[in-house]
Amino acid sequence: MTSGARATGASLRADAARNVAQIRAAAIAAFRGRGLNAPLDEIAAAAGVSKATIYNRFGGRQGLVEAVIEELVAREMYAAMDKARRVEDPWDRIVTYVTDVRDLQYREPAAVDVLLKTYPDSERLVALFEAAKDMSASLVRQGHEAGVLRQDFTAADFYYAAVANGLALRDGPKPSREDYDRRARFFLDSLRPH
Amino acid sequence: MTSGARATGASLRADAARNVAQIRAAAIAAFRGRGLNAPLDEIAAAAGVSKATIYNRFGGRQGLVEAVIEELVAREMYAAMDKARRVEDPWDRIVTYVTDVRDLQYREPAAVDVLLKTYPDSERLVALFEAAKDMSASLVRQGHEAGVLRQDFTAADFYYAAVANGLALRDGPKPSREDYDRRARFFLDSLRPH
DNA sequence: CATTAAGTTGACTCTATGGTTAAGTTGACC
DNA sequence: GGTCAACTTAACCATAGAGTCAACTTAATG
Repeated sequence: MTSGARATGASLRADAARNVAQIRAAAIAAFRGRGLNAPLDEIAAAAGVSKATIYNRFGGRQGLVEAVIEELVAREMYAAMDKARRVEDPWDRIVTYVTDVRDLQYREPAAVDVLLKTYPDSERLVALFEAAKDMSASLVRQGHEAGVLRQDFTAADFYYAAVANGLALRDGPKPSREDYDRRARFFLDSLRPH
Repeated sequence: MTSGARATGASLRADAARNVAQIRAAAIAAFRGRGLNAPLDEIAAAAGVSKATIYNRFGGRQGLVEAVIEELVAREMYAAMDKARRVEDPWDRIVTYVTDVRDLQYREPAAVDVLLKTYPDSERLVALFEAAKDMSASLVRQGHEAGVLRQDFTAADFYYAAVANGLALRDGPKPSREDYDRRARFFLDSLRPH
């Protein structure tokens, strides 16, 4: 409704299609490096087009984010959820999910913007947010039922840990992979009963 | 050298002294609420002066930050260090320090700016940063020697945890005090050997 | 290869913020 | 109560970023 962008699927003129591809690629690179707040001017310049073209094609920052979030983080997030759900043991399931999500966060600082609901008007982003929330909730519930997760640990605690970690990665100094993975172990250890 | 502000101790005219006090108070309130990036216009308006007066009296944002950081966080940070050092038991010392610093972080979102060295040209801020770093290092060393802290936990891990927590408090949704304190327990539990 | 709808863009406006200065105001001291 | 250095400030300038649009360019089509 609010978007001025062309509906998906309509055929574009050849030059326009080329520009869309270049803008998407530039946006992914920029969002990857600097989070979803990367200046549109910069993305336009990297794509070799004017900023106005981004507005023509995507209707603004939110449209652009929606157009690339799939490739940027959503696909991997859903994959992590699916993978975890296929793990039988409740504790291993938690370990698998935490490990995969933290890995994604390390590679994509933009992931934290999903957790923070930076774009609350985007159906796509909110859907991903909700899916992640539900996943945490069921992991925590199953962990409690199986007695492998400390009883006083809540889904909100899970969320807070993910946000804190994401913000540290996006806005703080980047840790080495080794340090980062060790801290994942600390976190996981802190989830065990007593 | 770089500062255009008047040297401390020089006597000010009555109106100027009044303005300084009002600006300090406004800055503390603003920094408290929004971190050290609060707009100077806003602080000036709250103090009932023009923005230019802040520049006259404090030489800019950094000077203003230096003028209030003591009251805002430094005093409490140093107090937390002193208090912890007076605790005999190495584990209790860690618990005391972590608890007090986290409490400060909860009340003062600006504290994280010290950790992030947002003002690397400010002697005062850097000194506080270094003191906190040294404190972490000695807490960790003593904890290891006494065998109360897991051996693979480093001072850098300590720093990362503080940054992550500070950013979550400043930029994320504010947790209830109850939730926040429970998470402190999780963190402390994760520090124990094995 | 002429036509034209589709597409692009330079140049603009607007908002927010940091930072500066010429000109006016006022507290302090005689 | 007059003088003047101290002080304040309105009115600037500058930068960065979002967002818009009239005018120009070009791909597609007969």
